[in-house]
Amino acid sequence: MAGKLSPGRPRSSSSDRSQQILQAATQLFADSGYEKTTIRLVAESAGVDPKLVMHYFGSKQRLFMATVKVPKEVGTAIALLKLAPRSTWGKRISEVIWIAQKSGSLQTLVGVIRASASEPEAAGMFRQFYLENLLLPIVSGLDVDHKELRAVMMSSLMAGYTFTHQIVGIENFVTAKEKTRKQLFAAIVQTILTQDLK
Amino acid sequence: MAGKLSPGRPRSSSSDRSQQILQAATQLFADSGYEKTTIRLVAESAGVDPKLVMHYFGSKQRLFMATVKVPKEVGTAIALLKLAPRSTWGKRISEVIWIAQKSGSLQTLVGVIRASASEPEAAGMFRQFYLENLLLPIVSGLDVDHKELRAVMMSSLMAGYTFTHQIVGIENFVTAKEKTRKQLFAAIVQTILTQDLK
DNA sequence: CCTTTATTTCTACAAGTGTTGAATAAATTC
DNA sequence: GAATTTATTCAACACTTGTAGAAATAAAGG
Repeated sequence: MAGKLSPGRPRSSSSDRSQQILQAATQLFADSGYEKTTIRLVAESAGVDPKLVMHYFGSKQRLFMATVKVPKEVGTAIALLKLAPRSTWGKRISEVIWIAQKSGSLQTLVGVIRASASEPEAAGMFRQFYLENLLLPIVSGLDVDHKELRAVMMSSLMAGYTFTHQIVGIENFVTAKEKTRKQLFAAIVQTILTQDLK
Repeated sequence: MAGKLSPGRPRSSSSDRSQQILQAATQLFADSGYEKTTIRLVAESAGVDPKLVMHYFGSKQRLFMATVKVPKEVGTAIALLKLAPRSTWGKRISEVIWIAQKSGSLQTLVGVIRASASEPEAAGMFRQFYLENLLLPIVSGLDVDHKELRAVMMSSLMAGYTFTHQIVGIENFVTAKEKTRKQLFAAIVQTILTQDLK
């Protein structure tokens, strides 16, 4: 919450307002969902006048879109599986997802999932993430059958895991050590990617 | 959309308004999410005055709660696993989930997931579903270790699958036959419930 | 028949929403 | 140094929201 300036162009060394706004918006979208994240709240949290938000981003919808930076780590990791033995796929991918879940891209994912619940456009963004980072790398990189089906289940797993932990907040119930959790997660991914299907 | 009556008590044979309202609300919550489902829209869709909705349900929040009928099929199915050989667990549970996904309880689940994205109270309802229908039956009925962890992953799978299909609408991309889809789903459930963990 | 009571509608309020117009002041440009 | 552009604020509009008050009408009960 930076202090407001008086109207008029600020000294050039003043920190980048639009970046502050974007950061505040990202956090609010992830924490409260699309509808509850009002322009006024974003402005307040960024220490700025609401009109300034509109000035930089034009509309609430465009502000939301600006907060979405599609993370590509999972997609590239899948593409690299071609060179790895099948038996290691689950472990490799779950490792990447695990890291992504702790990085800044988690906030984006949570925001998109929350927004998808009410904004069809946001659901479209999730679809895009699915296409670019799950379906495409699997199709073009993995030697398996039923690629779309496996991609959809990967998508379900990631969305469901994020939903359950970040939105439903069920994490507290789990007492298992991180190592054990990762192990089960890896086994599931392994099943999704390599299970024999007739 | 039943035709409106003029004000005043209707003939006693008039159909049950509160039931019409509940039905309209259930559909709208599932289709459009919590915030976009306005009392006025519910009333219009039920062919009724908005105040009547308030008269019967008191508030929007209570209207939503009234639409939630927690489905118990999955929970009872898990409880029955005790009597079945381990190797059949995945197939059995996935069968039940499959049927539930095609029944009326799907609308409720979609509504709760959508609402959870913006209403913490709705997330609490999902938590309740998890506790009663996944954690409890697993804890008291299944002879496995790391019960909470497996229950959480079951919850993730169900939420993610529903989210991906009903909200993101990714189903169209999948060309695999139902039989194949069920097979992979069953294999994932089997992994979640029986995977050896150290 | 008259009173009560349940059902339904109309009207409206107070609050909050995204968004816009107009003004101000500093930085940039010429 | 004057003109222009950019960053910022204040005030307000038009609309939608959940919700409440009060009235109207018909059934039920005596």
